Formats: sequence, C-alpha cells, structure tokens
Amino acid sequence: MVTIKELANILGISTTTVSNVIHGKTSEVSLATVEKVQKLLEEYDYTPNINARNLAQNRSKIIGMALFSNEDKYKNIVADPFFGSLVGAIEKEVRKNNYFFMLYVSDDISEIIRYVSSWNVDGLITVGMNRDEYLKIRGRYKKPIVLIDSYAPKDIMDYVNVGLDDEGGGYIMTKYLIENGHREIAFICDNLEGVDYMRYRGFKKAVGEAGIVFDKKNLIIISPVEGETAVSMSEVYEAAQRVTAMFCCSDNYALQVTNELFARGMDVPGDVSIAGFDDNIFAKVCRPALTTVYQDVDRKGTVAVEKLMAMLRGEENPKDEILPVKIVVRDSVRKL
Amino acid sequence: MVTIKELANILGISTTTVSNVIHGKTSEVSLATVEKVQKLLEEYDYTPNINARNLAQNRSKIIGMALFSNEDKYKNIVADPFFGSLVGAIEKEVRKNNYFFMLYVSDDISEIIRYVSSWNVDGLITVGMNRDEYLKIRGRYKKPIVLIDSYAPKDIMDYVNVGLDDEGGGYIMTKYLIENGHREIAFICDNLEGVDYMRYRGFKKAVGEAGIVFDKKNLIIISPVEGETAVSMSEVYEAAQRVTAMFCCSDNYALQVTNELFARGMDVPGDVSIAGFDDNIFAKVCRPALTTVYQDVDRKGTVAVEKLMAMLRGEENPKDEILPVKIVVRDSVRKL
DNA sequence: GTGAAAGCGCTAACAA
DNA sequence: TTGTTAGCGCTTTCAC
Repeated sequence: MVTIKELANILGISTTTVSNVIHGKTSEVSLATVEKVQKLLEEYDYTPNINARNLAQNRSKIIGMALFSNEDKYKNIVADPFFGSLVGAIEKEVRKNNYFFMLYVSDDISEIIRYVSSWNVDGLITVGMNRDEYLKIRGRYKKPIVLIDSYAPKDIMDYVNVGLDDEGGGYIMTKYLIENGHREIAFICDNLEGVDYMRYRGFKKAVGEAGIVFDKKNLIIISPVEGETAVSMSEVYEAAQRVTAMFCCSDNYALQVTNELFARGMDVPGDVSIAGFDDNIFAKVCRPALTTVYQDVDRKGTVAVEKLMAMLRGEENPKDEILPVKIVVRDSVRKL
Repeated sequence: MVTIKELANILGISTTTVSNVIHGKTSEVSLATVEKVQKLLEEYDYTPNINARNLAQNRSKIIGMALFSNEDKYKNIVADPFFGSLVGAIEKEVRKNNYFFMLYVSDDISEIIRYVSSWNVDGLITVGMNRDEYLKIRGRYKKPIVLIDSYAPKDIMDYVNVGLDDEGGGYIMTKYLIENGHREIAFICDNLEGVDYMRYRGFKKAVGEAGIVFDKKNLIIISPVEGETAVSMSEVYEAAQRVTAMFCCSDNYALQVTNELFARGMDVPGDVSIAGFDDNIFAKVCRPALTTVYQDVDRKGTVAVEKLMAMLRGEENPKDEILPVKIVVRDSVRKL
C-alpha cells in the first residue's frame, strides 16, 4: 500500500499538498497539482490507513454496538430475529453515514468499557441496559451513547433512548383479547423487567379496566435457560387448561407455546387462543398465523443511528423516540 | 485516558519499561519496578490505545466479515436466521481469540476491498463468494481469507473454504421423499448457483437413481425480489397440483410455500408434502413441523474462525472443511 | 535492568 | 500555493 509520503516524494511535493487533495481542499491547491496528484492517487490506488488517521485525529470512525448478553439465555443472540434485525439495520445505517460497525457481545460491563475505550469508539449503541449498567459505562466513556429499549429511570441520568410503546402494545392486545370474549388470560414472559414489565403493565391495565380480577397464577414466567424450559412448558400446559387465551411477550415464545400445546394434543386457537409480540419474520408464515403486536425493528435501529449521528454532529441532544405499535390480526386468536 | 508516556513520567522511568511490564516481559525488568508500574496501571486504569498499537505493529486485531448482499434480495440480510447465526457465531469465536469483529455488508466488491485495506483487517471471512469476486479481493488483499459456502473452482485458485455437504443433503432428502412413495417432486430455489446448485445436483442424482424422469417444469426458481414473489407463488401453487412433494432449498422458502398453499386451501402434508433445508430455529416450532436437512450453522462460523486463526498463527494452510448434514424427520412429509 | 530514539501513516498549525 | 514540522500513542531496536 502506498503512503502519502511516497506519493509526495514521487511528485517532489509535500505531504500536506497530497493530503489536501485527498480531502478535497482543492481551493488551497493549484489546479495543475490537483490533477497531477489525483492521477497518481488513481494510478497507485491509494487507500488511507485508517489507524494512522484515527490516531492523528483522535477518533475512530467506529460506531460500536454492545449486546449485553448472557450465555444462559442466548447461546447466540444474533440468531434471534429481533437482535439480528437490529444488528443488520444498524450496520446498514452506520455504513450509510460513512462510519464502521463493530459488534461486541458480552455479559461483562467492564469488558465492554475496555473495548470502547481502547478503540476510541466514536459512539455506542446498546440494548436493554438497566440503570447500573448504564451508569458504569457513562462513568468511563464520555462520547455519545444511544440506548435501545431501555427503561432505566430518566430522573437519575441523562441519556437518549429509542424505544417502543411497550405498555401500549400490551394494552391494545389485551383489550383485543377481551373484546373477543376472553376473560381468563395468561401472561407469559421470561422476566419482569424493562420491556417485558411494561408490556405486563399494559396487560394489567386493560384487564383492570375490564373489571377482571387477575389471578397471579396466570402470570407465567418461564425460564429461558436451556434444560429448564421443559418444566416451564408443563406449567404453561397446565395454565392452558384454565384460561382461554395466552398473551406471550414475544413471538418466539408464542410459537414455542403453540407448538407445545399442539404436541400435547390441544388446538390453537380452538382450545386456547395465543397472541404474540414483535411480528417477527415468522409470525405470518406459521400456522395458525400469529395475531401479534407489530413493531418496526429496522426502524428502531435506524433511528438509533440517526440520533447518534446528530449527537456526533454536535447538535443539541436529541429527544427520546418512542416508536408506535399496532395490532396485527391473524389466526391465532378466536372469538368466543 | 492515561498514556504510557504519562505513567512513565510519573515514575520517572522510560516508556520502554512501562511497555515491557504491560506486555508481561517481566524478565527484563526488576521486580521492584514491575510492582511500581503495575500498581500505577491499576490506579490509573490504563487502557491501551489500539489505534496507536496497530499503527506501530502494522496490524489491526480485526477480523472482518464481509457479507456480499444485494438489497433486492435481502432488505436486511442479518435478519435472516442463517446469516444472523453465522454473524453471532463468528463474533463469539473472534472475541474468544482476542480479536475484534467488524461487519461490512455490501454488494460492491471494491468497497469491500477498500474497507479491508483501510483498516488493515488481519483476516477476512466472507460468504458464498464466487470465483470472480474472490479473485478481485485476492488480488488486492494479501492476508488470510476464509470462505464460507463457496463453490468457486478449486483448480484456479488457492483458498480455504468451510462448507457443507450440500449435494449429500439434497440427495438424502430426495431419497427420503422417494422412499416415502413420492415420485413427482418439485425442487424449489431462487437460483441455481453455488450451494443451491449442489443441492439440486443431489436431488437430481437421487431422482435419477430411482429411475424417475424429471420434468424440468418441476424445477421452480422463485424470485426473491419483493413484489415478484407473488407471481412465483402462483407458479408454486400450480406445481402443487401435479406433484406430491416439494423440496425447498431453504426452510424459509419451505415455510413461505407451506403458508401459501394453506392460504389457497391446500393441506400440508395432506395434499402435498414439503421438505426444507437448514433446520433453522423455526423449523421445529412451525406447523406442520418441518422435515428438513439439518446443518450446524454455528459450527460453520466457529470453524471458519478457527481456520483463520490457524493461518494467522502462521500454520500451514488448513484444509477445507465440509460439515456433514443429516435428515430431521418431522411432520411435513407424509408417506404415500 | 533501563532508557533514548526512531518510526508506524496521517493531520494540521504554522511558516514561507 | 506549497512546504516544514511536530505530534497522535505505542512498539522496538540498540546502546548503555
């Protein structure tokens, strides 16, 4: 690979001039030189050494994405369509803005901090981070951060979040179930924090408004840990005997549950209705096609990058953005 | 962020010594100094500037993954479970080896070349690349490359490939269909190159061995371009009238096709049997659960990184690795 | 056992 | 309009 210095030597001019031409500061260079240099740039197929440039400019042109993932829950988090979509959308938008995309998956905050510091990452995007985790990173990393799907309390710290109307989603779906005559509804998730908690809140709200007394037995928190889901599924099956509908926190679980119930001889939506959340790529091609809450994951990623870019441009801190949800009615919920 | 120089100044010693301690070359440093330095390293929470290190060492510690993707076919390629799994598995293995993972999606080879050159990427992994594309990159990038799922001719160039016994997969599944009494079988894919072509070859082989005359009408190449798949699906439906089984080149298509047929009032596997390929995360939770050809995508990614690391260590060029396939019998194929 | 100094490739302030 | 030069933070050779 040719260097600026070498090119400068060939032409017997200074590196500054070459550098200026490279950066299009042609106003400071005579037309003749510009042409000479450009010809040579072409000829030698000059490619800048980004490490050198970064070092000189004290930046990196890297947008980092840190996925805070626990191996117990996700053997391979990117294989999950939700995270996969997010990764793809963010990479695309980052590239569009002439930055580079570096992915780092870890369940160790200090590892993530070391990574962003070492690389001098220009901006960071992270998903589902809670208060303590965010504070730790913030303490050591001073450049722009955009959180996705975070519900860390806003009063304690100042951050930019791109989220979803999770509570609204929980609410409209539950309302829909109720309107279809369901009163005994189970809520299925794998934790009660952040996003899932808000969906649950929406669920509770709709249930309350309908004057239904919610039996805590019907809140089923299944274990995502491999080897333990079998037990959880028995619990789900049991619940399916006493409810008429199950609202799952994600399409993944909705599919798993549907599958499990079929395997045990029940029919969906004949015996029990199932609703999901996300509207992932399989929601429409499974059978029964899933009635679910739609969210635009690609947009989530794109918006996150847009916010980051605005911050990088030095604009005033952007506001949070809460993306809307909508219900997608398909075939997994029946009218009673 | 503290620099080595600053730490050296504080202690009134040279940067060399600090650097030596950092790199554990403690044999060259007195115990007393080692301890002094280590204490300071801790205290100031020293984090190396990777850009500087890379510049000095003429490397990058980055493993690049280039996805050669066309927007027509994939709006978001990482959202596809196959590519998502690959990305996740590769990132994980890269991290395990103390490298960093940079993803670059593009349909422009020269852009990819510019990217790897600029960053001085230490090793590159790329998927489904053909002969010309590979040659272009090879011409300008001299560091290790591992291809995944490539069928570029081996005689022309020297490269390392991690692939799958695609032909075998096509063969065993077709044989299974035939054993179950199917003789009119359609083959469905979206191209006839590389991986898909080999699966088709396996298909043809099994069909031939059974003495079945294959009617080219039953080779259906559907268009992946959005807006054109509807037309393709009509063709599929038409074919479903005259065949008893359809072998789809991917689970994605198998699900889409199944769904389409159901939508048009047919039953799977009642009216027509469907087989897939990949055994992706949804194959087992859809209904009917998909009879398909299993491949270990995570392993593909892991092995690719392992090969790259071996090359980086300067070991003799590793040999290609062809991962095995196996059939997974579920409910989408029925015995005639 | 320790340090001085050159150099990686590029940028940018300043001088000419 | 063009060139000189210092410096980004780190590694590494060589001398002491």
